[in-house]
Amino acid sequence: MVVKLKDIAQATGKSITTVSRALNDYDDVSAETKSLVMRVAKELGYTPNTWAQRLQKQHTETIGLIIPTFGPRFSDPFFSELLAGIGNRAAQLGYDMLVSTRSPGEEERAAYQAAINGRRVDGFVLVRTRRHDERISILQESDFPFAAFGRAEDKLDFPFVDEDSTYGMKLVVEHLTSLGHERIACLAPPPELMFAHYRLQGFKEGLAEAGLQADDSLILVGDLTQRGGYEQAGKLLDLPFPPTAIAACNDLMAFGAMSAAQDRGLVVGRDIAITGFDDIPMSEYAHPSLTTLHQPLYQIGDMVCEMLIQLIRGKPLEKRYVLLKPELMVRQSSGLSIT
Amino acid sequence: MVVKLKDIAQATGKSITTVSRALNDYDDVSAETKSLVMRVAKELGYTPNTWAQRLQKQHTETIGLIIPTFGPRFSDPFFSELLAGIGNRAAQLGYDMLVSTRSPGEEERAAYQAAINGRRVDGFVLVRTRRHDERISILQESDFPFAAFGRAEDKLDFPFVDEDSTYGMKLVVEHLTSLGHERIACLAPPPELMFAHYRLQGFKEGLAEAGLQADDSLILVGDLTQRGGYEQAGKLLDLPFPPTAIAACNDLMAFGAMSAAQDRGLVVGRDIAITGFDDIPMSEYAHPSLTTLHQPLYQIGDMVCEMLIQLIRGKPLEKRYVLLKPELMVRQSSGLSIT
DNA sequence: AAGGTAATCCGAAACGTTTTGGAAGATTTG
DNA sequence: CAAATCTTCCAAAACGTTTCGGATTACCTT
Repeated sequence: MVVKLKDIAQATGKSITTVSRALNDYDDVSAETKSLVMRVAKELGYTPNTWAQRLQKQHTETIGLIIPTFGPRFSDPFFSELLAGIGNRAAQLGYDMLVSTRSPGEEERAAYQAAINGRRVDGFVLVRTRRHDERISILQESDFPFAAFGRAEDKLDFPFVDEDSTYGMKLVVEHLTSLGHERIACLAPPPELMFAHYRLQGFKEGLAEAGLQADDSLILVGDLTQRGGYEQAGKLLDLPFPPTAIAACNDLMAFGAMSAAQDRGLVVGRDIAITGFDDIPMSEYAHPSLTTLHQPLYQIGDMVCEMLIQLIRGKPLEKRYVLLKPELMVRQSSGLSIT
Repeated sequence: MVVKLKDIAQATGKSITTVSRALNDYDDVSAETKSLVMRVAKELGYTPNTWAQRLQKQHTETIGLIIPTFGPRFSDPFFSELLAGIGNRAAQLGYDMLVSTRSPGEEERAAYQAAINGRRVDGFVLVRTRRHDERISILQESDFPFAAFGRAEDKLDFPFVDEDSTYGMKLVVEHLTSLGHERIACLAPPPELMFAHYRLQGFKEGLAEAGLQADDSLILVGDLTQRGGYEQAGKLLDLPFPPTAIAACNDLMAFGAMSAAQDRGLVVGRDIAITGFDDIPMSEYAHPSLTTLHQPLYQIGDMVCEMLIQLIRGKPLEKRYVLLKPELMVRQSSGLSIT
């Protein structure tokens, strides 16, 4: 049988109220009663019933995270790293984390609604923001706390952490052009994603600043997976006049592109330059190692989680908007110069 | 204001009881009342308060997963893949998943106890079993449902899914010896982990079957990370009489070992053979691609989650013990023959 | 010695749901 | 036509906790 307040009350001869207050360290309970109650509670192995507690106090000490997946999986190292940051910070602050995956659409909307109305979680971490993100409107309309990783196009005001993707892609293009590349392709993310917009913009601005013409036939959209990168890079490489460099908008697609190039007998870093974005742990250890932009995903998760919990607790935010500068990690896959 | 049963009752002129029963499709409610209630509920945007529901019915529709981490992170692709499998199956069966990380020890024990007593979750998925696993005894003593990925040394009876690591490592050693290797090192996992035992056993049996002597100085324990693999492989390679092959007990350490070898100017797959275990998605795309043992982690997560939910629902298990055979994926890193 | 204050305690209500154990009315049965 | 059976409904209790608003006792003040 599970021990409840009533059992402790019986064992100590006190009332349920007093036991409850003793355990919660109220100051209208005498020191002796407190220690008695504490002792007995420990002896009996009492742990409060979470649901009863949560029904009574109106909060849950749980944050929610719904990962938007198109396929059925969320094994993307990108999310794992982020999740690690969020999860550990949440645990440290005494919060649980409720994780699930939904593909964007009706189902996803319903999941948010249910969690909000059912008071399942105290707030949400929103990841991978979209250009017109209905999740944001849902949450804002219900006045539900959330913090996002990523910005949104609509002029909505909400707390976020994001990396300056535009700046990052400009760095990449600058790096590639400085190596002599003029025919640079881009493996872009699905356009509804907000960061697709920023990264593509950076790519184009970078080309413009180098005095190069953007060639739309060299910008292909991939689904952010290795497979997607492999397929789209294949198309680029099979062009009659293929690019000499491919700037992928995430590392996974870059890896796919490397494979596509290697399958065609090209040596990456010599015959073709390939770059990524994210700097997932793998990138450094791939061969050739991947030139990419470092995003501190673990820290981003940590920050956005902390922001959310501050928000939930009604405390003022130190910074409501955080924009980080990605750092260019020059490694082997971009080659040192074009021959 | 959040809509509750009472509001629907008021709006329809029915009692709270009837509304509740209508929504739960009891058959002592007339068809018209049912549809009326349903309609009004939808109009008002009703969603049940999860905590009240769970307090009343005595279950939570949530499964728990506490990832044992030594460091502060769980970004290991191994766990992500597994998590994906568990999470998606859970969602499909209508369950939530509560995820957190604890390092083994007092904290971890407390987390399990709190979840059990507080009836936070209906059951647990146990991952990365240890030789004498106190988590198992805690759960069994409380009669709490759980299913594990991995076996345990103590003769305890519990449902599990596991891969036959011994068999797997034997395959690897057989592969390496058939290529002519005689001086084979092993990057072993921390010995308290159950699979460390099985993999090491397989390694030794494999050597014995090939008529080779196991050399204990060639068996080094690593912490399953790339960094750990890098460091330990470095020690092996700097030996006066270094091994010609390194069989790592997971892919991450194998990647670390590849880097260590490459840093020393060796060509992996020609000058040295390196193998892994797990076949995380990265392995196929690394260069050289990694010879490793394929574990269907996503499916394992899926299976173990399904077992757990069957258990929770009190349904009989189709199979209580599942032992999978890993498949050897021969790729470039082991080379085709030793020259 | 009466009035005031401080220190402890506790009964009862509340959180929102499900379930128990009928009750009322309509319909069928003998 | 009375009795039995269905159908449809609902009041109240329960789940385990927290909190509101006192109640009791002991101790000071004057």
